[in-house]
Amino acid sequence: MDAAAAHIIGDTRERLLVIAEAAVLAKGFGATSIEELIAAAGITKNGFFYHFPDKNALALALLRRYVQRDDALLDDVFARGYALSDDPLQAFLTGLRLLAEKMADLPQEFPGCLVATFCYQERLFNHDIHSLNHEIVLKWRARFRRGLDAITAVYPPVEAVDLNALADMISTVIEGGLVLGRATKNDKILPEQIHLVRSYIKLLFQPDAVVR
Amino acid sequence: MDAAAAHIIGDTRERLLVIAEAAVLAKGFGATSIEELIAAAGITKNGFFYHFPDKNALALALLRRYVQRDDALLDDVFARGYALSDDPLQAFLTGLRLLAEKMADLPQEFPGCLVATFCYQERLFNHDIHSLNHEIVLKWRARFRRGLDAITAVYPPVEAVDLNALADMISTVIEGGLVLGRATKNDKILPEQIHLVRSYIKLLFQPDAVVR
DNA sequence: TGTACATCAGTGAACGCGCGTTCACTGATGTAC
DNA sequence: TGTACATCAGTGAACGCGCGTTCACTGATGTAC
Repeated sequence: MDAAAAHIIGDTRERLLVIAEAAVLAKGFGATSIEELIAAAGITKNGFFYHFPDKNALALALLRRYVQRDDALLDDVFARGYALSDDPLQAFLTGLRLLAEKMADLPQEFPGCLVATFCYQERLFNHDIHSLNHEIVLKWRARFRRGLDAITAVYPPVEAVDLNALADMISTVIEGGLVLGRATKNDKILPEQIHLVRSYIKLLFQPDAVVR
Repeated sequence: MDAAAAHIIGDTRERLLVIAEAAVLAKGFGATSIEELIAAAGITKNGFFYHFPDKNALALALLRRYVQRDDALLDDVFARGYALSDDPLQAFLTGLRLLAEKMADLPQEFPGCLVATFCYQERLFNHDIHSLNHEIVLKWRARFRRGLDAITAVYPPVEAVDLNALADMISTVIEGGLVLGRATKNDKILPEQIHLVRSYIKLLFQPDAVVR
């Protein structure tokens, strides 16, 4: 959603967050000024400071809002995966396929991840942001790890593998895919990369069924 | 290398680049001021503008310098891989293992990639930076693609796979691994992730030899 | 070898602008009794 | 129902600071003849 569309949102605070997220993903947090946000939102500077005590509070609110939507999206695709199959491997693979499909048609102009943005601008933020960022990554790990544990209970991996690292690989591939997608302005790269990590998990746990 | 160590570099321009790279990786380009760079380098503001016509020129010089070192590192590890084996798969896998080892003991305080930093701050830069960033990613793709082509000439993949996407996966995992490593302040993540993509390539092209 | 000039690698001071933040204030709505 | 007070969601003006950039100038080194 862009600044123009954000004008129809009644809640001023939410409107500020929508505008700010687009700006931060486009040019980074340090280069996003409060001035431009209030201009787009149509309020004065103190309107901003009414909603956020300072700029760091904006960053924190952005990250909290971001992770909430992200969680909902992941909940959704994997729930559908598990609904479609009782087999933990099939369910997980379906979840990944649905995730790749979602990522294939992101509506945003600058698809990107706030976690990545913020961790590449470390020195700008206070401790709250850093620890939330850390927490988010560990939450992703735990989420994917649960899926992998269910798989290993049924299918032994063909090669010894650290399951936490494998869980992280999904986050890794999403973060990396976003970077490559942005650098090349090619929105196919992210879904492609998710398909590849899906292919790896398939080979790792079910090498015999490889030709579908 | 930090600002203190940079003081012993005779070439002022190079010293500025060393200081600037550390600062940009720590807090982003927009938040890195010329003022702090010259303070660390021990020159005046016009000393800076003697070396760089404007701030964008600094970004371009940083990226050029970065990609040069990156190229040299990749040249090195893969050359050693090919020196150690005539088999294209073994050689490539060895290159990846050596790369993971290099990444395991990076001396930097904030290991990170300037390509990622810059593509998360798009709006700050002119066209030169964007096209160089794009070019770098395509160069990585071409490099890894050559290795994969040599492999497929000998080993058919067990599953149909887009070789450009697979080549990109190595860059993806490096970029993503850096993001996760920074977010969690854990420098083990990047080498782990490189090992995982290596494991995938092994399974994909040589599933029988999986138990080494 | 001397001299004139050019180039290199900067210095020092000033510029206007926009930044994040703060102060004192306000008009509309909600709540207690 | 009326009135007093509290809270919400801001306004308007000003703050000092540091930013990127520009101007005019300089002392040391290199080059031509």
